[in-house]
Order: sequence, then C-alpha cells, then structure tokens
Amino acid sequence: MSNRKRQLSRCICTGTSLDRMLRPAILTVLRDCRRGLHGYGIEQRLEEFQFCRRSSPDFTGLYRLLKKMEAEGLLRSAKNPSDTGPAKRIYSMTVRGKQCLTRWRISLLNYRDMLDDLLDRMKSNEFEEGQ
Amino acid sequence: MSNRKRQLSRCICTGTSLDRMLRPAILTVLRDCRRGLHGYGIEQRLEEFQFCRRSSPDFTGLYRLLKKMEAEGLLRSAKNPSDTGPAKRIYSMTVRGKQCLTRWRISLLNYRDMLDDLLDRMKSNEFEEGQ
DNA sequence: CATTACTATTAGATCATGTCTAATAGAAAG
DNA sequence: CTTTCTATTAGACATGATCTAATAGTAATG
Repeated sequence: MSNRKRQLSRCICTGTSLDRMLRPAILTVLRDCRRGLHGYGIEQRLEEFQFCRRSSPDFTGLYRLLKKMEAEGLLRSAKNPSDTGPAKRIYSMTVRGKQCLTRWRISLLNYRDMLDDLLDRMKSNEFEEGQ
Repeated sequence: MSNRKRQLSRCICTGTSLDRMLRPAILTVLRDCRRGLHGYGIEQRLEEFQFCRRSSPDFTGLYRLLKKMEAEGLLRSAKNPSDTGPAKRIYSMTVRGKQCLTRWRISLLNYRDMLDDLLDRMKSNEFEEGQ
C-alpha cells in the first residue's frame, strides 16, 4: 500500500537491480579453466569479480543458470565419477559458448557507452542541487 | 519469425537483458524539465538517450513505471485540466526524487567500475595457462 | 464524411533475472 | 557427536523488460 515510508537506503537507486553480469562472468571463468569446474568452484572464482564483492553470487540462481546455459548449448556438463562425496557436475564451455563470450564482450562495451551517455546527462544540470 | 533453436543473433549475449537505465533516465528528464511532462513527452525525450537508440523505450513499461515511482514518492502527478484531448497526467519530481537521482549517479558509477572489471577479465586470459 | 496518422494511456501475459528460505547429504575436523 | 565445509536442488516471490491488444480523442487528407 504505502510505499512512501520506504527509505532511501532501501531504494532501487542503491543499484540492487543492476547486476546482469552473471552469464558473461560464468563464461569467462570457464574459459580460463580448461578442465571445467563444478558450480561450487565457479562460485568461488566469481567471488574475485568486483561485481560480486558486495555480496556473494546467489548459489541457487547460479546452479539454475548453469543448467539453463547447458540447455542453450553454451555449456556442457558431466558427472564426476572418480570423486567420493556428493555428485559433482563438471561444467565446461562449448564452441558456441566461446562465440557467445565474444559477443558478450561487444555487448558490454556498447552497454558501457550507453552508461557513459546516461551518466553524462545525469550530471549536466547539477548546479540546481543546493541544500 | 519461427521458433527454431535460438541462434546467436537472438541470444542474450546480444545484450537484450541489460537495460536497467529507465528509472534514472526518467528522473534525469524530469529534472531538466521543470514544468513536468506527461508519459508520452517523457518517452520522446528518452529517445535522445543512447540506450534508447536501438529501440524506443517500451511505452507500456514506461507508464507503469511512472505510476510506481509516484507510489514510491519519487514523482508526483496531476491531471492537466486545460488541455483538450485525452487526459494527460503531468509528472514532476519530488524532493525525494532528486535525492534518488543523486544516489543513482553514485550507483551507476560503481556499476561502471564493476563493468570495467568484468571487461578486463573477459579479455585477459586468451592464452593457455599451466595447471 | 471516411480514413489514416498521431497523441495518449491502460491492461494482460510472458520471460529473464535475482534473491529468499529450506532441504538434502557426504566429508573433514574438533 | 557436533560443527563446518562442500555441493546441489526446489519453491516462492519480486523486479523489470517487452509483447499484444484495446481504447479514445485530435488533426489532416482525400
């Protein structure tokens, strides 16, 4: 009902809706790890990425995305038979996944241009911001 | 257009899921237009923004977002009584909307840093590494 | 007058993504 | 035996983007 009470600290302007980097980041991690990795390992690598610094990537979403990307033909997976312990599913990239990563880079470069354009427009009228 | 297996040209790596700029862009447009604007007018201004160049902003989503942002206290609106023609709803910013815009700028600057970090990692490792 | 284009808004549906809780289960360490 | 770490899955819900469709007045053209 009354959303008016919502504080700025919980507002979307804090950037909570922005992260859209998981797909290209997964592809990057797997490109740099030829032997493949299971979900848990991918998650650990992702923690080094700056966009994961404010909070670890959500593992539920990550595992689900891995399955989806496999269904899309970007990844392949195999059960790891030699391991003891719970079944791990080892993911690695397909050729199509590599093409996809290349395309992602172009898209993200374009995206950065759009972002710069917006940031430029946002600051252009700052003189009226007094207290 | 048929429902074939999704080609690279329709893959998400083209960047179709990236746009998350509508909220700060609306705030920017309204900041630069003191008298307020109705949805249709906002949409026309948005077309100048680079992130809208590849396609016009979706008007359904825009109108819905305007209502939502009003409910959140970022915008206020009033019916335009003097006009002939269909009822226009004139939106303008609240004080809170201005604070929100300021915060958005910080968030987007941080976001750009994350993007740069990811882009750097994407290009960094195209050779083989010893295990 | 009829048609078309433009202005202006709303509703419903679906999809992509993010995030929360919860559950399961083996292994290693104390 | 209990805790912690490793490893995965499921369900639910929220946000946001985008598609179709519908409505309705106004203005210009023929």
